[in-house]
Amino acid sequence: MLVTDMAANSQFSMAVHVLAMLAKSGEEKMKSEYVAGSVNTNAVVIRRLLGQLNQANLVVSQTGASGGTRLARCPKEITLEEIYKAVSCGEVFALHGKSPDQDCPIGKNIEAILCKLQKEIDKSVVEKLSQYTLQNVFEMIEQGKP
Amino acid sequence: MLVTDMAANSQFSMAVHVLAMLAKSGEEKMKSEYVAGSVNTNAVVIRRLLGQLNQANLVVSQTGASGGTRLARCPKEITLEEIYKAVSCGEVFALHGKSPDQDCPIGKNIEAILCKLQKEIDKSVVEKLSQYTLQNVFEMIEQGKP
DNA sequence: AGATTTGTATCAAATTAAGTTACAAATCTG
DNA sequence: CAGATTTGTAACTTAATTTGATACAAATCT
Repeated sequence: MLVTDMAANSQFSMAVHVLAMLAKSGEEKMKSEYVAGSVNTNAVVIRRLLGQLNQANLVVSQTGASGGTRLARCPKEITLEEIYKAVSCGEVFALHGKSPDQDCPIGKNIEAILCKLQKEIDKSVVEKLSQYTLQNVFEMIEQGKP
Repeated sequence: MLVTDMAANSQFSMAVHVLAMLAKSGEEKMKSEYVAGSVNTNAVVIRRLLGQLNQANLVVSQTGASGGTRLARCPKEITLEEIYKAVSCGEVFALHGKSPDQDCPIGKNIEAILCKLQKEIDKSVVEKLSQYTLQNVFEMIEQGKP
C-alpha cells in the first residue's frame, strides 16, 4: 500500500466550531465538557481535537481544577488556512491505492501528473481558506447569517 | 445522522487514469479487463467506475463479444471538472455528523456558515479543475512530465 | 449455437472516524 | 496537604465506507 490517506472528515467543521466557542469566551478558559455540549459530541473527541489545535499553536490548555482551554492568539490573527492545516491531511482527492502497472505507458506516468494536480488543487483550497479569519467567521455567526 | 458523507477516495484518480487509457485507444473499444491491468485493480471496480462515467455521458459501452468502452467525446472536450463531478460527492470537508446544540448561539448558526464556506471552497476546486481537459492530461502523460 | 463482455448483485476484508470508558498526571482550592 | 477537578491519552467498540472478489444474467458478436 502506497496509500495516500483519505481526506475530508468533519474535523475541520468541528475545529471551526470549537474555535468559535473559544473566540466567544475570550480570555476565559473553556472546559472540554462544555464545548462538547455545543458540538454535540463526546468530551474526549473535543480534547483530541484540541490536542491537534494545540500542536498548531492555536490554543493553550491547562490541566487541573479550573483548567480548560483558550485561544493562543486573537481571532483576527487565526486564518481558516491554519485551522485546515492543523486538522486535515490537506488532500482533496486520493491518489491510487495500489501503484498502477509500471509496464504500461499510461500507468507509468500518471502518478506524477496526478500528484502535481493534487498539489495544485490543494493550493487553491488553501488560498481560498486563507482569505477568512476566525474573526470573520465569528462575526458571521453573531450576525446569524453568512 | 444528517451526515454529509466523506470525500476524497481514489475514484477521481482512477477515473482520470481510465479515461486517459481510453483517450489513447481512440475509436477502438477497450475491455474492462485490460484497463484493470493498467490501473492494477479488479475489472469489476473498473466497470463500476465506467458505469458512473457512462451516466455522465463521458464514455460509451457495449456489451457482448468484442464489446468494450470508448470515449463519448474527444479528449479536448472533456474537462477534469466533468470527471470530478461524475465520480465524487464534491465536498472538500464534511459538515458535522450530528447537528450542533441548537440552544447554543454558536451551535445554532455555525452550520449555515460552514455550509456556505463548503460551497465556496468546492467552487474554487471546480474552477481549477475546469482549466484542464483530458487532452491536456493525456499530453502530459505522453511527455512523461507534468 | 456458443463464446465473450458488460452490468449488477452480493459478500468479505481492510480502513477510518467517532464514540466510550478508564485512568494517570497536573493543578487548583479549602 | 488532601481532595476535587480537568486535561491528556490509551484501549476498545461500533458504524460507515472503500476496495476487492465471485457469480451470473443479459446483450452481442462470430
